[in-house]
Amino acid sequence: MERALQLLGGQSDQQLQQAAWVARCVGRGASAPLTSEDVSALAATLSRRTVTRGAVAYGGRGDRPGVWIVRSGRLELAAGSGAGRVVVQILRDGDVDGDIQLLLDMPLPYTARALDDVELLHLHQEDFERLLATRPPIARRWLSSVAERLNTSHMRILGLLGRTLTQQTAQLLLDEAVEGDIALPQRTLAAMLGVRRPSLNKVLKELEKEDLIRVRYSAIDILDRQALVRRAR
Amino acid sequence: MERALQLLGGQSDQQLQQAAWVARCVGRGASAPLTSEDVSALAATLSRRTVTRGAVAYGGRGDRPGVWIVRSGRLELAAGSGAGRVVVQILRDGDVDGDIQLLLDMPLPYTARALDDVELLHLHQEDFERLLATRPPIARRWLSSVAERLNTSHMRILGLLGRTLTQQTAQLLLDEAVEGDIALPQRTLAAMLGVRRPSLNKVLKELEKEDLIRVRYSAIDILDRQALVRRAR
DNA sequence: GGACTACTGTCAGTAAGACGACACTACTTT
DNA sequence: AAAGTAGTGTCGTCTTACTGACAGTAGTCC
Repeated sequence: MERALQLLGGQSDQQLQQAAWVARCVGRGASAPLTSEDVSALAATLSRRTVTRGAVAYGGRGDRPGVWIVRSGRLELAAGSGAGRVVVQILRDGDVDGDIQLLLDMPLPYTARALDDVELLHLHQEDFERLLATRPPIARRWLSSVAERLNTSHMRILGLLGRTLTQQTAQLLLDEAVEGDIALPQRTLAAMLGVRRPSLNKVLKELEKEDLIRVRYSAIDILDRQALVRRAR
Repeated sequence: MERALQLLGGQSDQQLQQAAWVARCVGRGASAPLTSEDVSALAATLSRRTVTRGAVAYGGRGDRPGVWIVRSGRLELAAGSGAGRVVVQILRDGDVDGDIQLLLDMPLPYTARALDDVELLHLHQEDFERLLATRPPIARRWLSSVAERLNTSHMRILGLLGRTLTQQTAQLLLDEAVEGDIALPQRTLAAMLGVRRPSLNKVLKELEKEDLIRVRYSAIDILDRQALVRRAR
């Protein structure tokens, strides 16, 4: 990091810090280590943006394509509207989005809305392509990152198919929990499972009666993780 | 291709042909072109294997990790057993599998069974890693390949959530059709949607009554693609 | 050609979730 | 502190899919 600073004196400490952080997010534990030049190149291309809670971060029509990286806060990726609204995923610190559509040259099939005040890092299409083309270690890391997401996606499909709503709910709670806590309203959780809120509420109440979880306002606490894991299969 | 042959005289025509074909499969239309050296390196690492219809191709316990590429025939990826059996995907010519688990260092969560007599190409773990590390264009292509699969997976989730069985069925038929033909028994299709066969059969009969499809023995013909597309949403 | 296996078609009873609605409670904003 | 907004809890009815079972038919293997 220090060496990178010397190499490219124009970059601020903060930019390099951000880049190093992105490097950690993309392909954690991947075999190819990034050199300080790699990190520096990444830092030069990152731009910052903040989105206030409730606003659309990206994915509206006419939006420029690019890669988005969540620095802090949460984003809700949702497709459809009204009764057909479905929440595809909740993005958290360190999550990367938009690269797939860039690689495949297609528009985003959903809209990203900020659940909290969100800090985003952005990478323009051309910069992203150049990074991949000229920095093999970064490309290698990105490959791991995408692979990880694909695996998560597969697991989600397995979790959806042929399971009762109770099993699906238990799985979702386990997946989305941050330190035993799910800070999402039931409406959102229902949209993540593609079911109606009353159906979900019924299941949650059952689980609460069994002391597996506690239902609070716009949040759920996990009380007995082990038992919940058993209920998920 | 000819030049590659000259460079590495030890490789057979067939090996190079296979490698060129794999190159097409992995990252079709990706921006990074492969040189003949790249193709040649790929050819040197590919080994061949045939599996007879009905047999397990890979994914049994104790199986060595590696990358599998379907050269001809179909593979059924299925997890669970008995009533909980779920078909994750049907692999066809050109599909790649196993690389995700290699990249993430995890076991396959499913078993691959041959639906027809299948011809497979195999890449050992070490060879795969070496290719990625030493051949940036191959890594870049592989990235596109994984991105494409991730996108497919996302679309599948969107297709499952909050849709009626009729919509899901119409979508599945459209997705799995090869030239207007789905050569799979209803049992398998049901397992792909995570529903029971009688439920699926009922839907199929409805669609047949409307002349959108024709149900045959272990196969389904699509008669009216447009109408089916409308039924899918 | 006959036996066997795999796949399809169907049914009746049961369970699960959709749907729409409404009262109530917890936060937020001014 | 009051008003407004967002989220929760709970109904009753209606629709959909599960469940298990069984008969019939199409391919497959000797």
